[in-house]
Amino acid sequence: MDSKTLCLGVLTLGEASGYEIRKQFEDGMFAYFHGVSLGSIYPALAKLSAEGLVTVRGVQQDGKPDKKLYRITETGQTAFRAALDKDSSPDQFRSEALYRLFFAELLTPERRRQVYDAYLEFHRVQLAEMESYRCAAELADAPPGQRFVHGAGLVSYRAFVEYMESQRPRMLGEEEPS
Amino acid sequence: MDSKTLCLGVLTLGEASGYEIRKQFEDGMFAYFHGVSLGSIYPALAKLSAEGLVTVRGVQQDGKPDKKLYRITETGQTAFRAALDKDSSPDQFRSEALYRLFFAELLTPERRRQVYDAYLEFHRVQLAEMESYRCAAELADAPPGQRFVHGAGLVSYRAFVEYMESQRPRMLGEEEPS
DNA sequence: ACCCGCATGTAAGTCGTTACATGATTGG
DNA sequence: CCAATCATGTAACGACTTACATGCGGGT
Repeated sequence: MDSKTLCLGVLTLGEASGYEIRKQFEDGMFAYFHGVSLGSIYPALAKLSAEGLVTVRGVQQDGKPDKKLYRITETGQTAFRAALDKDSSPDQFRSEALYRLFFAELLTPERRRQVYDAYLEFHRVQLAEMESYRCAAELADAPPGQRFVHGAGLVSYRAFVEYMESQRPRMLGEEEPS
Repeated sequence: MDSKTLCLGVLTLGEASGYEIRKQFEDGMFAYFHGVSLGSIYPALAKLSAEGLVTVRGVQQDGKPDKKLYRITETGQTAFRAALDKDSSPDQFRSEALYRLFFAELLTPERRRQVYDAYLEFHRVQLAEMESYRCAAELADAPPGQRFVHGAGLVSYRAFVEYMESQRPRMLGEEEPS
């Protein structure tokens, strides 16, 4: 899925700047299942604008640099629906941490614990963010599709954190010094 | 993590050809958390060989084309351990299907059902493969690291399949014609 | 002072997938 | 007979990330 479609999707939720779109993929709703950097967003936005799928509007801010707010057009809406209708490429998940833990025996015990706990902590933080009130409040009256995806993230992270907590003694050695 | 390190890791488990290495990332142990194509494997293997991290051995087969079996060297083992010790880049997950389902309301009901069920079925198949006897047998006497990663895949897929089954009526409408 | 956040944009560089090139054998 | 599996290798192509270029304001 190209950056253009990715941006277009975010814009169906409302006007946004390139910088704000990135935040959606960094901390927001989309962070869980996709990532895009500014280096792809700005060119994508320029192309979308040239194609008439979005309109631009300059906004002056005080204390902050000017920004450009992009809004999706009717043509853009139609194009986005068409893009959603196409077949999607399969999910892809890549985890260097899991690759390392696969070979856990080749790591020193200290390093193994370091990697394991850092990875567990990362997932705990992700889970906490998804469970946060802020996030829940935003989703209270969100359409089913958005609630579904959020819920999917929640159950996945929960299952993962629980699993890692249960396997910790087995992976790092029984001893748990107080 | 570059393809070279990825190949080296597979080779710590035993001699293998480029084609066999890909299978590990296609159907085997590594499929769950990483992917590499032949286009990256062969050049990686050539470089590893030039650097002395692996040795090559030509093998004639009857009925099948000749193959080259690569074996990791002592230097290769050391290099791999060093690579494992470096800090890893964060996990990345990208799912076009979840992106589509996020915007489920923009799809027609039939298309929505199609996408949802195809995605659910995909995960059911993945789960079944990981639960299969073949896979379990291979892991029976595998080191803890490998068992951990396999278990992580299992719980994630299970949680996901259960969630999708529970949310199906809500997402596709209550009616369930026999 | 210095770094971070906000804000946009371009260019270079990396890296990986897809396609091409070849070729034998087996099953439908 | 055609497709698929086994098997290796190269080259083109595409897409994204990183770094560069710029600049103000606030917090440490």
